[in-house]
Amino acid sequence: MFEEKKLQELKDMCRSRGVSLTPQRLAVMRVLTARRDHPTVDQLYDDLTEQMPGMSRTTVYRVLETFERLGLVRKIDSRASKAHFDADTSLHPHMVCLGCGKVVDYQDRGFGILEPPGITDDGFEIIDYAVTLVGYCRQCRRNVDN
Amino acid sequence: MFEEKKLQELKDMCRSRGVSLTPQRLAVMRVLTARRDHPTVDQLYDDLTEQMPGMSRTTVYRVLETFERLGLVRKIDSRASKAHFDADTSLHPHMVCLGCGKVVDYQDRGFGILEPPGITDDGFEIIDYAVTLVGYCRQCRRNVDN
DNA sequence: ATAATTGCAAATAGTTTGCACCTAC
DNA sequence: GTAGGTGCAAACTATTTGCAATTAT
Repeated sequence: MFEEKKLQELKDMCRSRGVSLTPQRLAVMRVLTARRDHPTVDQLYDDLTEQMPGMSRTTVYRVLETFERLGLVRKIDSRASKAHFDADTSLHPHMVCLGCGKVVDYQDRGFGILEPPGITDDGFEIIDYAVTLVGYCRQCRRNVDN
Repeated sequence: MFEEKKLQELKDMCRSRGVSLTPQRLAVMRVLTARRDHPTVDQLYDDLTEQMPGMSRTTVYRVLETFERLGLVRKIDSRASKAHFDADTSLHPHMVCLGCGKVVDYQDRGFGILEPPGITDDGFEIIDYAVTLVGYCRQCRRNVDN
């Protein structure tokens, strides 16, 4: 299961990189992998305070920053101003709902999986890319249509 | 020329949509089209205050919001927190430099020009998408390498 | 033991809003 | 003349930072 796999990955990574395995880090990884959307800091914080009162929003920010540095999670730029986070670090397209701001995976893996180029003519070195689909999820579409 | 074309488009749009053609709106369109990168509000504001002292940052925000609504410009989500703006509203990939935050066009038009799908299996209606390449521009690459 | 991590409060960055004045039409 | 636009100051939202207390190893 994905959650188990990621928790193990976190433990291994902490050991090998000499990073402390704190309850906060475990908890953030747990709540992040428990969802199948890609939540914001506030959404994670809300999930976390239920199980772990006293948890600070600052810590959520810092834990996610650490995870990003360790390559355990990926920050997603949605069209909204809040950052979203994904524990699946593989390169895949995301859908952003303009209604509710939700960010989810786009399942058709035939779309948006491109060969990342190396260096462009004008010397720009490409190391990563993102494909983001923008639109309205089923729920928000229903609300707008009626 | 692109700048002339966009200024004309602005004038036409203002007339047809009953929107005032103010000196501020003309100036924002001029400084935006004069650059070939995709500037932030602050970059535009800096360019503007040279020619138009007394211009307010708030106005730059509001003018760009109006332009977006009229379909004259497109807001680009870079990885940084600042919004970038592009007067070329056609669907094309952008490159974002992780060093200096610069956003420019990706010239290879064969890459990232995809058929936008309609509605996914789970009811998500796609109305737009963005392809963003991430890396280091020539200048920043030089600074990192040495 | 000690270096890393956390939590709080305050700071910062980007953007938006309320309102009185101004200006394009 | 009037609806819409602008500029200022203040508010707001997301995120970051300084620092003292705590904790993982």
